[in-house]
Amino acid sequence: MPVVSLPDASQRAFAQPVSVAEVAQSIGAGLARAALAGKLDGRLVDTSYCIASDASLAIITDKDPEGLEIIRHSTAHLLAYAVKELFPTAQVTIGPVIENGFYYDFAYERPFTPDDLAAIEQRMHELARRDLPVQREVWERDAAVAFFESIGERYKAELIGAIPAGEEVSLYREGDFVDLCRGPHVPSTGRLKVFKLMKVAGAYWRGDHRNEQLQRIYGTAWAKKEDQEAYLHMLEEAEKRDHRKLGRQLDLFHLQDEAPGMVFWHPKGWTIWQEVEQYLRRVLAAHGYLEVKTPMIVDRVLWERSGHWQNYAEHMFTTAAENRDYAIKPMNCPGHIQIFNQGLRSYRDLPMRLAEFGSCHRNEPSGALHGVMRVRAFVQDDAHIFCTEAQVLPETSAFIDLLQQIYADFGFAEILVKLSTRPDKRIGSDEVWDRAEQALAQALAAKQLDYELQPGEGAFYGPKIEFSLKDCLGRVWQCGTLQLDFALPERLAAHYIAENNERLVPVMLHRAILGSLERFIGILIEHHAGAMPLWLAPQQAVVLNISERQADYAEQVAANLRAAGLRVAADLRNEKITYKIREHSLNKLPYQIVVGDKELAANLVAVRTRGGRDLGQMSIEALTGRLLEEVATRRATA
RNA sequence: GCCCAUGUAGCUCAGCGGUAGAGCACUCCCUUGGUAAGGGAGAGGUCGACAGUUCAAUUCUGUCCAUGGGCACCA
Repeated sequence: MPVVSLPDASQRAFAQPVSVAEVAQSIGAGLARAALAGKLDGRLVDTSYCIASDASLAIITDKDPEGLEIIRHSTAHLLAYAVKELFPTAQVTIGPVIENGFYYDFAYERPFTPDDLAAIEQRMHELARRDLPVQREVWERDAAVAFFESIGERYKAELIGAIPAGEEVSLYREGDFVDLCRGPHVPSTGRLKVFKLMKVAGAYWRGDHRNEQLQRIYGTAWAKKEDQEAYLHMLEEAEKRDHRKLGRQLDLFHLQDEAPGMVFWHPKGWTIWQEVEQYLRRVLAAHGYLEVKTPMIVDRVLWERSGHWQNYAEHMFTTAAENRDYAIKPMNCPGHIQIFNQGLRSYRDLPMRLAEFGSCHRNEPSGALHGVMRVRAFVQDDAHIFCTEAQVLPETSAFIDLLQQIYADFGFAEILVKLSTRPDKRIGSDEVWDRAEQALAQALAAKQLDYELQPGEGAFYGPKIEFSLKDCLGRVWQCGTLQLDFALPERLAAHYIAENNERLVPVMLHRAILGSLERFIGILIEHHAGAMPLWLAPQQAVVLNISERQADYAEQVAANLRAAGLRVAADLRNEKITYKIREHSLNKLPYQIVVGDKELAANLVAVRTRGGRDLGQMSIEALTGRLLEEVATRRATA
């Protein structure tokens, strides 16, 4: 006699156990048709699930986020079904839901081709149209293992074998296809209407590169056709923001085959860089950092002492001269410790914050390179804070404040924060780790920052906080970081004399705010879609003459603005004003200043923004004031 | 590093077993035009590199390099 409570607080009593589908039917035929699953006492179940005792129930449809997830999950199964039909010797593995869709990994004797993908997608639509029921079955674990082994699905058998003995497992059957799955799934394949296979890729079994490589097929799936179209359109729009495309279009930088992973910055790109670097330099100086510069090439003996020669060798570029081996620095920490080690330090010197725009080279794996986001030669806005253990918390706290202020100045609102704690392989006592992790967590908590805890993901030498930003496609890139280090100062013999005359090893905080200038500028370009805020724009305004009669006046206006410290050029080309405006608008040049006979006569300028907003006529002084104010406040140009 | 795809003019791309084409950009000429493309002419390419097959390779095959998308990596 189950009594079912619904989300609107109403209750329905049933004479005997009822399925979720039947409950939905009792509410209305429309809801029954729309039902994809049920949420029973907070747990997702199939519509076929039988409710035997009192419970609260919400009917899940494609309007619920859970409903969309179920659609995606079931579409992944549909994909596996289609693949098994077309390629019977392919073996299935796993097929989870991801953002915007799903993927499924298969083991197959050859890679799937783009043609295969089209055929698979077509078969999926056929199977969906047949509206096959998707049925849940509960099996005993060992029987399930035996079953999957008998049909040659050794990956599935391995997965089920890892489930504790004696536990029951659920299998889902649709047509001739059976897969292990926790569920729930849509009631029948006919519910899967809007999906598209996107790409094939290699992926390692269980995410381990020592294992065999599987064929991963990615797909997207939606409740409504318009949703999918909107998503595909969003992808097209994102492509226009791609920093590699904009880097070329806006003449900011280029990369070429002869220097993989190393950026050629053009004058305009380098202007952005310089603005970023000089801004940061001023902020750091105001926050007690001391800027230094250390050698790019250092004898191997120092890298042996730091441990890099042994543990980081494959990532280091090396060189040799006169019988000495050198490494090109992959990081700046050992260099900063050398500076710290000059002279005998006192506790009164701490915290000592040594900052460097440190040029680093790392031989990153070829497959990891990505535009200017992941490169082999990059400049970190690096600093190392030498301090006492008691100073870790206040330094961390100050660092987070500084980082947030700087990100806000660049126009970033969404920052992803992660805290990585002690890994299995580590140095240092548990007590020290306890205190260190607590200090970082405490600092984050005090700022009321939401963060993701990554247990075991810290470095062997200490825990860390990561700050990440997203690119135009939502891919996450780590930028800022703060890492505690209990190891390196000791390894490289850093000491200070404490109040009680004891000789102690300082704690070192590795920290970067932007991470690498390359990556940060890449993200900055995508974030602003190339339309940089005025303070960062390579060229801030251009003066356009309508005909040759105003050429001298245009030059004079440009010179005036330059004298005020603005980056301004005159465009005196023999082209129509519409042509020039179009071109500079496409180049995202913030302000276009038009001078014709009327402006010349009145000693005024006509101003418009790259977005097409007409600001009308104004004096040169008024314009200068406006632009300088916009630069000073770091506002975005309309 | 691994899997797949791609590599043709400065850019975006078409093409093909008989040594190349468009649009934009570039140069010159005409045009002096008031807020997102005025007209004409011209120049520009070892078809990523190296091998192989072939009478003949940009085209087919192989190797390598680079790029793109994933995976792994990112102490």
